Amino acid sequence: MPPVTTRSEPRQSRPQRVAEAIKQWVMDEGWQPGQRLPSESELIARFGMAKGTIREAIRILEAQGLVASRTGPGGGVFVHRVSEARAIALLGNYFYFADLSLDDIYQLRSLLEPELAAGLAGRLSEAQLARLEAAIAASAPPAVDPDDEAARHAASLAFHAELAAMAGNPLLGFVIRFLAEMLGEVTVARGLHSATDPALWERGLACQTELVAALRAGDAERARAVLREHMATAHRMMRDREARPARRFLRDRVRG
Amino acid sequence: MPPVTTRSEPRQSRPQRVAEAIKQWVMDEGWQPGQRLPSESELIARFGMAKGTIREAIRILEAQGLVASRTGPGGGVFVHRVSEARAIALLGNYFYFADLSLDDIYQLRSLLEPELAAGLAGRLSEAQLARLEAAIAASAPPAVDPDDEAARHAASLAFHAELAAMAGNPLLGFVIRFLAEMLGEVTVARGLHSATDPALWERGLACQTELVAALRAGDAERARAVLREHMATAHRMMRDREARPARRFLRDRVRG
DNA sequence: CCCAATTTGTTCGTATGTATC
DNA sequence: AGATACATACGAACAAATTGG
Repeated sequence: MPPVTTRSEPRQSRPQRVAEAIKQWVMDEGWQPGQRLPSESELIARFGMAKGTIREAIRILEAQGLVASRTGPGGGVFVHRVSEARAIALLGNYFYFADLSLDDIYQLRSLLEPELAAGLAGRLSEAQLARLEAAIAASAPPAVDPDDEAARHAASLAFHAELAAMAGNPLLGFVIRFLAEMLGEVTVARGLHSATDPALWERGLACQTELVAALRAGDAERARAVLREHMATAHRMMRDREARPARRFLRDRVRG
Repeated sequence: MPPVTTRSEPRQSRPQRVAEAIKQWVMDEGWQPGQRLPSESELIARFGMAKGTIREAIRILEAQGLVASRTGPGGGVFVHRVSEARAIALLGNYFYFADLSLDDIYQLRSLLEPELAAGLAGRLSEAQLARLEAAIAASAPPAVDPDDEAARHAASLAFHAELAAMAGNPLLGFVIRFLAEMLGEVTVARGLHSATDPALWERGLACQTELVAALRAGDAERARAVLREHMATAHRMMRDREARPARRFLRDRVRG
């Protein structure tokens, strides 16, 4: 080790640096999803490092959802567009440590969803409206056993996911779906899906039905108002049980 | 379609499965940040796999920000709380491919920030208010060269980051800081920080100053109204230039 | 159906770097 | 300074998956 030659932080491991370099490379060249990166052996030659080092770098990129690899001829490492499911899972990791409350989640939902609905009023096709109605039907009574209860809760969240998917704003849609996912984790992780007040549940369903009507009619103001009330209802339904969500990582359902 | 032999999807690579198993393990045991995972050699023994495989698994967890490793005696792999900077970078990867517009970003900011400000009115200490005022001062005129311009824009975003950090709601705070980060990327990636209308900039500063006054006075309504106008001003300042943000990955400034 | 080529996936042995005592 | 304990990196070999002949 020579004297103090202004070492510029070689503190990152080699795989991390290689991963960063490849990422920058992809960005500079403007490579698109589906395009193939150089093969392992080419990367070994290019970076002058051992196979294991290069492989670890690729794993880092893979964990971020930025590349995917396949074996065999025609295989290799490919640029991959980060899937929403993976982005949600990665972000969920962050909030695993954050100690969120139901109030935190519902505050955001109450801010965003009414606005989303207002923006969609009069802009949905019949097919889209039908999908929303199907989600409502799937979450409708009668309730039978606890499993059925859970399924209907999931369907109710699906309604909001559908709505979010129709958002013109990808950011808004993502945040709403993420919140719904977090909420779903909370409800299944604890027994919050059971013992719901039937009257409140009915009320929620009525809100959703009226919302679809307002969307079809193109009445933005009414859509906003209805969803605002729906959020309040749902929040009330959850409140005064556990105040803290269970600490869990979100499952990453993604293969790519 | 081959016969249905209920293959249990061994399609994931071993490192991925090991990483998933360790993650689950950490969760089940409720391990906290700072606690040490078993050493490499112990993991090798426990999973019955080679060193390289285990190392790749650890890299996967490291890339997600869930663990960090140190060399030397007393070193090892440690549970790590995902840092906000890393979460922002990972989420930024997702939106790299999403083709966001400035309007998308500002729509969300306009929805969230006024509400945040309203919630903070009357609840900030003098020290916190002073930090906000410092950020305003740093972004104030006079403008000299382009570099100075960029620095003042950064300070302006810092004002919003400070505000978000004071939010009682971690979710709200995160989203706002993420949006500010994305906006910062956009403004530096293209020339949007230069050629700003001085009158509009002045107007933005006046809004921020008035906001701090409202916060100090505990006037939630005024805070909301002021920030709403500030958002509109900022949006106007950006609009009618490039409609699409540059496609860039967010830099991950994090070491841990 | 098998065989061969190609590319990632996995293993093992060894050596090096780094931080603590 | 030296010993120790740990991650880090290298290299060569072998295994598995996929494609095409």
